[in-house]
Amino acid sequence: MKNRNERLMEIRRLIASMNISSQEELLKLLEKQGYEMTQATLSRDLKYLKVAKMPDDNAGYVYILPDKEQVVEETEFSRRGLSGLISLDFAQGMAILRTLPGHASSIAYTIDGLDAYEIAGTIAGDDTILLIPRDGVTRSDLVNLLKIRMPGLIQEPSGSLKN
Amino acid sequence: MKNRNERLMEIRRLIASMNISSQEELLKLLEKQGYEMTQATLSRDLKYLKVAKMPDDNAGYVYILPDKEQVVEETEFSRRGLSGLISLDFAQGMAILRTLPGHASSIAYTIDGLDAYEIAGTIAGDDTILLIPRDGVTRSDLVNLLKIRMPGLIQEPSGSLKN
DNA sequence: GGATAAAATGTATAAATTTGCATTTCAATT
DNA sequence: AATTGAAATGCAAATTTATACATTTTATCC
Repeated sequence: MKNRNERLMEIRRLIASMNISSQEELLKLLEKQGYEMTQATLSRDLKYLKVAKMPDDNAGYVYILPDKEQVVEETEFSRRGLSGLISLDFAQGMAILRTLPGHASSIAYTIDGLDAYEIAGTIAGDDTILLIPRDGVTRSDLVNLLKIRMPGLIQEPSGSLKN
Repeated sequence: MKNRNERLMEIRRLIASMNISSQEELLKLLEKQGYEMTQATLSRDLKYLKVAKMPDDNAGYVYILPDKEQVVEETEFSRRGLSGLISLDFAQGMAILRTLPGHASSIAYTIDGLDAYEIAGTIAGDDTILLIPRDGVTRSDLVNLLKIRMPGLIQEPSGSLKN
């Protein structure tokens, strides 16, 4: 086995350095680098490397390397000791979050960082956050979202917790 | 037809809460929740949501939600020029403008300066502006207003100033 | 070196995903 | 209500990706 590791490296390098949207395409690039192989092997290589294929902003799809992942958000948040959130309320189709004085913008910042589909935007004052949900998003959608993506932010009275 | 937004959120919720490895599988889960659709539509939904499919640790593949920092964002920025406006969105009858960090209040200030009838008021945070239209003002009224009165603020590569 | 097991690969095909096109639904405007 | 343009969807076909199975290569013993 003289080429495999080298080849795997090259695959990573190519994916890191350019937008590639199919295995065939990548295969051709590898050929140019002198690697002879079939698409089947490439498929296995990508699986081995945990390369994911994700929709691109422009249109189409690109391969991405598996760097640190989304769990980081939660970890970071939990690491903050949190939370400063006092209450969560709904009115006029929007959510109003009350926080300890001065805590609003940091919490809003973290919520923004979720990049959650459900949330159209947030505006923070000193101790209040106005959270504008997308149309169609219900109160419990939001609560679920916050529970899932920001564990610890919302404390259940005691008892039930699904999901 | 149940709401598309609702469906998109359910998809996110499902992907967040369990390991799903094919669209067919996800499709069945959605059916159980009462969503009727074809796999083609699901494919488009996943693309819209930027859900990626990545090799799993065990074996097989799982869908993962897009984590926040995709380098793409920076590309977006540069493409949008100097204005600092990132996106214009509508929810709950209001417009939510996302801006570069720190740019919100200056842009809001400029918008306020228009003294436009259509705009009842604005509130700016750090990177988000909440724009409250007067009753009866439509989405496209606002877009038109901004295009006319603030040329350059909104650039349209054909209507893609959405999320 | 030869025997043997494990790993890697190719071939052919199955499985999964994306997409062009036609149709329907939705939303804004008159 | 009627009109119109855009968005969403289904269908069917094309494209892309994964994998079962057979074969070859590599590594590991003796």
